Amino acid sequence: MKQDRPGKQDRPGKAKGPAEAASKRQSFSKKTAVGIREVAAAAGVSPATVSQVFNHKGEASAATRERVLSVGDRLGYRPNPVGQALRSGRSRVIGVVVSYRESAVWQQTYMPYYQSIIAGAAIEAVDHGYSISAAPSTEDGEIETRLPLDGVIVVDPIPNDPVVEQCMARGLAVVIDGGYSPATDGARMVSVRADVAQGIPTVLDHLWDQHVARAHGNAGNKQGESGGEASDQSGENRPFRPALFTGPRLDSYTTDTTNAYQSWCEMRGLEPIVATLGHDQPPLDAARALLARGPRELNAVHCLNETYCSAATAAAAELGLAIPTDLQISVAGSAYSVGSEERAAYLNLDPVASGALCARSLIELLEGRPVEDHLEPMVLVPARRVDFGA
Amino acid sequence: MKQDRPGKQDRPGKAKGPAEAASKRQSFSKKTAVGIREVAAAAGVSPATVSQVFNHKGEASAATRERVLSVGDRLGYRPNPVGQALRSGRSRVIGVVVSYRESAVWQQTYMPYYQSIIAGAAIEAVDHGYSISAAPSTEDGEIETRLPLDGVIVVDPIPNDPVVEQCMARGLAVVIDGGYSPATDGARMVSVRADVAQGIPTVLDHLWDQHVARAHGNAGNKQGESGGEASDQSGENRPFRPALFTGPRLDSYTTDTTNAYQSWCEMRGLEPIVATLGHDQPPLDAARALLARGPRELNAVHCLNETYCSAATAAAAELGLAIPTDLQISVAGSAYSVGSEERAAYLNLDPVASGALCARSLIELLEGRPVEDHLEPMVLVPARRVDFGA
DNA sequence: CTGAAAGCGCTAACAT
DNA sequence: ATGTTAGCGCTTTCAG
Repeated sequence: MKQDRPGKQDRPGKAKGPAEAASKRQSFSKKTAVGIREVAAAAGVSPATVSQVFNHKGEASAATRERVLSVGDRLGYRPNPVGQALRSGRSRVIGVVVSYRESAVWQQTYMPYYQSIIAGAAIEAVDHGYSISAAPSTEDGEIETRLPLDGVIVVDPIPNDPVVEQCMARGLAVVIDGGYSPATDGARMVSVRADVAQGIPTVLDHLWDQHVARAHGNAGNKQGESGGEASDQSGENRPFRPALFTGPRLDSYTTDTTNAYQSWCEMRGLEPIVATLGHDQPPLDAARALLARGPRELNAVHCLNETYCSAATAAAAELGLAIPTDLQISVAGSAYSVGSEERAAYLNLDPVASGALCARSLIELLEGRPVEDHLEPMVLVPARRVDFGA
Repeated sequence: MKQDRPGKQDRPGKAKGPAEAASKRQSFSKKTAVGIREVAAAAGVSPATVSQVFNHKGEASAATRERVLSVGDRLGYRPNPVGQALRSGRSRVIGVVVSYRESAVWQQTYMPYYQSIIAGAAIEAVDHGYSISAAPSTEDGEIETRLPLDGVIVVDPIPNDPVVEQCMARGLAVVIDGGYSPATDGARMVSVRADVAQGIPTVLDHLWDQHVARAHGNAGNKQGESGGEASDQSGENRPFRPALFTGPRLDSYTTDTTNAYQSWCEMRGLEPIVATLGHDQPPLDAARALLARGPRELNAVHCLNETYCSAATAAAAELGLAIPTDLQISVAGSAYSVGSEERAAYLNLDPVASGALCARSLIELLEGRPVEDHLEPMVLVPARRVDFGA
């Protein structure tokens, strides 16, 4: 059917003979990976058909499909993603925006979380033919990457975060991990967050239960009484005095946590004690200051994240406070990771799973399927160990 | 054959006037982001000139350069990286290969390190106009990504790692974090590693010094005596008995550590005690088994990484061993991160810095500049705290 | 159901 | 010094 070689080699236009062109092709194929045209030629079809087959895009006879596929496989054909991207306008790359350049404390606190998000997103993305790129952002919200991103995952943005605003302005699909305000309509945006409003009351009630149980002499490995009822017995020996150890960032996670804590205190008739880390203050300093109040004034503390929890346990050790006898600790974080603090009660968070969920949501969005916001329940994991040597 | 088909060869060049081309261009600009041709038209030059100016590639009069730049800026022109990649054959994307799918224990142990590598590499890469993509790999060494990678960073490969082999077979530039064997010549490969052979003796000598100093009654906050000289005083009260707590992976870091430990023991005339974690054994179990020997048989332990260190401290707590009185602990890891164990001596490792270094090395390699292997010295950070409540 | 044609945005090699 | 030309590898109308 095609008397001489199909494809580009007779493109040269001007004056080239076919033989000449063919040899040029040869010399390419040594260096270049096998392209769609090689496959097409070998299978006796046109490049268009090959493309069509490889993209599952519909109409080809079973025989042709089979042949193309097997030839492609034999030749080791891998569609060049750059060509695809150029032609289709979609790169199948998802950026995870990371704001590494903030303060040292911020880095120490949030970077581990970020990194797990990236890990989870990377795995999930690859399962759908997407890739993850870690994209730092500048202070003014510009995403620094040369990659053409189809969509973006932004972790814990602050209200009116410049990164988010820029993405929306550019029409990029965005998944927010942690929630975002102000809500913008018409934007391709989904949010994935932990249900702090449910988790915080749960853990605080749990701590209270434990406190009361211990006051009654049982060492406190029973749990499960309904939390709300414990309140009337609290005054017995020492009143329950739970604090919140939180941070200076105004992202949704932090503000939601603080609000949930405040309203729980109000509901239970307790006075809130909130320690907010200063902007460049070492967590350990803040923890020392907080716990210096002593076990009479403060006998439980919920920590915003694991960094603060580490600081709290370290400060407790310095001050000779036994956990949980003198001080109960709870924290939102990964209960089952190796470095977890087994004396603390956890509101379990799985950042790797969150990353995967973010990626999945974003991909759904990109492929035009309807996506809902996600609100992940936070599961309570009671403390699994008590202080030794106490 | 080409004359009968007026097909593609009358494409742009031959017969079209510039005006015609320009008007066609216009219709594009409505939908697409501003392209090189818009800028060219607006600045009254050719696309080639614009490209040339934006790529700092040499020859353009100052006036033209100025004009092109300002027009480009005004129009918000951003060169499309896909076009650049397609044309140049280089994507400016670096993959960090991650093998997430291994065992749970492995994940817990190595993932944090991986993630820091990604973070450091991402920052560094962006400063050089590159991007980082997290690329999972399958068991047989296939890198799962749709992105065309210019080069790859592989973290802690095992000997003959299929990922590394495949990359070399494909002619990809590779940076090995942690070292690789067998060495392959002719491959574009660089390795970046910590100088374990220097670090291990340093920390072991340090532990010994501390041991001796404590035996002599000084609580041991002095350090700096030459390590080698301490040996002759060791038999006094209790002999110094340092163990190595290591893992089942056969990467260079692990084998180098084990070798350094063994030869140090030999040199100092001590009997080596090596605990190697089983393939799917929880670190805490292994730590319990090791420390169960009691303080007479074993009074110091060097841990391969921070996961093992956590396990060792937890096991020590369970067994009522005071740190460092009954058991000294040392570990290779990030001494200054928030979660660090202050009772342990650290051989300091900064994985974020390593990631940056890997990226920088790879970029040098990609840009054809000569690159040397890096051997990072490991700095000793003595324990900063002793057990409270002991 | 298949193929030919027309580029996506950019740049290297040649013209001018 | 600047412009022209010819594609990089692929997909996507549009004809057959």
